[in-house]
Formats: sequence, C-alpha cells, structure tokens
Amino acid sequence: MSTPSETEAAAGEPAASPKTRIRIRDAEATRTRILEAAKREFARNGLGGARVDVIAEKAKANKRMIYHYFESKEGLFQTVLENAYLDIRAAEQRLNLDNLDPRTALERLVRFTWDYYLKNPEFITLVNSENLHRAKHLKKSELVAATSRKLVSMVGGIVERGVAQGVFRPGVDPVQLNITIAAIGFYYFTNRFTGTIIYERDLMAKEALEERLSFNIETIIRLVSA
Amino acid sequence: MSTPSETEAAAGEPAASPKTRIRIRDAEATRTRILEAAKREFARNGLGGARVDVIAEKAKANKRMIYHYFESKEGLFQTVLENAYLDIRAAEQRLNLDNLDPRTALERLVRFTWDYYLKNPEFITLVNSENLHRAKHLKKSELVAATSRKLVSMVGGIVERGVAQGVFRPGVDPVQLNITIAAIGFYYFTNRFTGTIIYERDLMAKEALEERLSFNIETIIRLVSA
DNA sequence: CAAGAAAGTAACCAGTTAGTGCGTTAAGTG
DNA sequence: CACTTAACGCACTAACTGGTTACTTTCTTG
Repeated sequence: MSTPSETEAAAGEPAASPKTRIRIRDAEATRTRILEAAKREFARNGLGGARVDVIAEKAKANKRMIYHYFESKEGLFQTVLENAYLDIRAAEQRLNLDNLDPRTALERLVRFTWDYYLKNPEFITLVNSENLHRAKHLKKSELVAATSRKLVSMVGGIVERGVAQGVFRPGVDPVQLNITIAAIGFYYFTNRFTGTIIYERDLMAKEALEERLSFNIETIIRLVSA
Repeated sequence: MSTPSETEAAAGEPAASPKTRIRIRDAEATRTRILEAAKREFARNGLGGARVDVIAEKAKANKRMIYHYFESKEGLFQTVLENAYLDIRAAEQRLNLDNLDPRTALERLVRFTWDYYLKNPEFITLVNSENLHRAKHLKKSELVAATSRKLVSMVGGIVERGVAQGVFRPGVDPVQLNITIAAIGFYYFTNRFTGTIIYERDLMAKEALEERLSFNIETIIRLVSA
C-alpha cells in the first residue's frame, strides 16, 4: 500500500538512483495496482457486477487511468483473465513433472491443481465469468492457447511413460484426463456455497478439504492404473 | 407453455366455450410465462446481467406483473432457482435406481446427469450465478435440502448393495461419489467455451460428447470397483 | 347485475454506471 | 531551464435499470 522506501538519491539530476526510489508518478506501479484491484473485484462480482469506480478506488488510482491503460472495462477484464491463465500455466510448468515417476507425477499434479484453486479462488470465478460471456475475451489470446498446449503434452508424456512402465493402462486420452483432474477440484470449489446446502456439510472445513483431496487422488490414480 | 387443460366445467354461468378457451386474463399462465422467460434470461446473463424489462418483454407480460408475483428481481431469481433444483431432483427420483444392479444403477446415474446438463444448460448457469452470490437465495429453501438428501441416500444405497455383492470396494463416501459424478459432467459443460480454446477441440461436437460420456462412466466405475 | 377484487398497462422516477472532456502536474530531454 | 511528454485528477453526462404510482379492464360473486 504505502511506500516505505527512501527518497534519498532523488536529488541528483540525471537519475542515478540505484535502489527502490520513491516515484510519485509510476506508470507501472499504478497499472499493477489497477490489475490487482480489478482481479479481486471481477472475482467477487463477475464482469457485469464489478464496478469500475470501485476498482479505481481500491487501486488508489483515478478511474481515468483505467481507461488510459486498458481502454475499457472489458479490456481490463481481458488483461486480468489472461494474466490469471498465464499464472497457473507457469506454475504448472514449474512442477517439473517430467523427472518424477508417472504415479507420483500425476498425484503431484492433482495436488497442485487442488491447492492452486484453494489459494487462488479468483481464478475460478474469473473463468466462470468468462464462460458466461462465451469466452469472447480469451479467444483473442493466442498466448493462453500456446501455454495450455504445453500442459496437455506434459500430461501426455506422463501417461506415455506410465504405459511404457506398465503401471498405467493404455488408451487414456491426455485431454480427458486433464479435464477430469481440473473438474474434480474446480466443481468442488466453484459450487462450495450451494454444495454446503445440498450436501449439508461444511465443504470448506479443514477435514472436508483433506478428505476431498485424498478422494480426488484416488479417483485419478484408479482411472489410469493398469 | 400454453394451457391445454380443461376449462370446460368452469362455465357455470356465461362463457361456455368447451375446449381451449382463450383466456385474456390468466394469472397462472402469466406467472408461468414469466418464470420461463426469467429462467432463460438469468441463465444467459446471470442474476446481475439479466434485465427485468427483457424478462417482461419475452414473457409477453407487463413488468409490473413480475413485481406483483415475485416481489423483486431477486425473488424471481429465487423461485427460478428453486424450481430448477426441484426439477432435477424429481427427475433423478424417477430413475428408480434401487431396482437395478449396482453397476448398472451407477452407470445410469452418470448417464442421466450428463444428459440432464446437456439438455438443460440453464441449470448450470443458474447454479453458477447462485454461487457467485454465495447461495444466499438457496439458503432459504428447506425443500431443496430435503430432496437432495434423498439423492444422497439413494446413491448410498447403491454403494451399499454393491459392497454387499462384492462388486464395489467398501469405504466409498456417497457424498464424495455424488460430487464426483456431478463434477465430471458439470465442469465440462460450464467451461465449454474456455475449454474449447484451452484444449483446442470442439467440446460440443457429437463425437466429443460421446467420448466424454464414456470416459466419465469409466471414471466412476473404476472409482468404486472392488 | 352491481360491485369489488384481481389482472393488466403505461408512464415515470431516482439512483447508478461506464465512459469523457479538459485541465493540472510531474518527469524526462536537449 | 525551457519544453515536450506522459501520468493523473475532477467533474460531468447520457444511457440505463430496478422499482413504483396511478389508472384501466376483465372476471367473479352475493
């Protein structure tokens, strides 16, 4: 929020400030604050329900700046959404599953996906909002499609290795597997409110979360086992 | 939609038209038209994005009637949502799974759930919208909770019989199983737009749908098999 | 059949909300 | 230190939108 850094070297005419210098006018920082505030607001209320004024206020930026950097409310949403996808895809790549044995790799992916949804609930709501709008914003992003391709091929690689080692059965479509891994976590979280009523159980209680994760791992392992 | 039912005996005094009598003023019919139009509009745009004027227009009713029958936009949404839940729960009960052998019963439930989502896409969007609003409307409906209880116990019964017959493994939580059956279908449909981009595949193509359904059945059967 | 009740309508309103016009101020540059 | 460029802010608006007021029409019933 506030800027704790020093203003020291600011005096010297031609820049020369080596460290984090206080910048009253910092385009990058403002842009980032807007993006961060927008993510929260869009996640909480959806694209339609989000209020531009609220985003501006929470970002401690002027509303005019939003239109300056992102053109429109939808332009802002598009950027937020694309960043969200790139973030999870990047995190998945960092898992380095190719070095693990197939079973462990798969379990790790299931666990990661679960944890990511749990710790980044905005992701789920953003995706839901985008689907309500028939993916019109995501369609414009070639980058997301490209990085997703990597994920699918990574899972494909795991399955292949598993089959080669005789621990996985052949014929499992990596795309279907991927969808299933996402589904069993995504559904649980996105419907946690209605789910708590339908199943008369606090789905977000610590034990409930642990139980579900175990169940999900079991589901996936049984699905691919030879 | 239209009222095919009998109005005949209603004659008594004047009127006396025996068949589908044109009724300029029909409270029940108007209410139903509003409900139907609202379901579509809420499903297409969510609670926040739906427009009361549009609902009135599509229902061929005056906007004032909406407030007359449902008090508010949210009141209308609540009724639409509750009806949607009651409808799927009733359809599930009609499956009569208790008379089938466990494996067939489970497969039939997976297939039904899938088909229901496919043929009633509004259900999914309504549920999503409700979760965006933290289930504040569904909380008020004791009826939905009660009927859902029946579903869970029905699945519980199937699992028990399966275990008794030695075809299912013991220890499978009916609630988790239920969630998983819903999840693997729900996720696929709710994210069909972003999914088509992410997985670079038309998820709604005929073959894709068939393939997914088979995969889902396989997933569930493997999950419970002894 | 009068009369009240219920169904239906049109015009309207007050509060919002995405988006802008235009002026101000800070930072980089020769 | 002029001068240009980019960041920033205020105040405004045109269009919407949920909800309502006041009124008309049709049905039912004592």
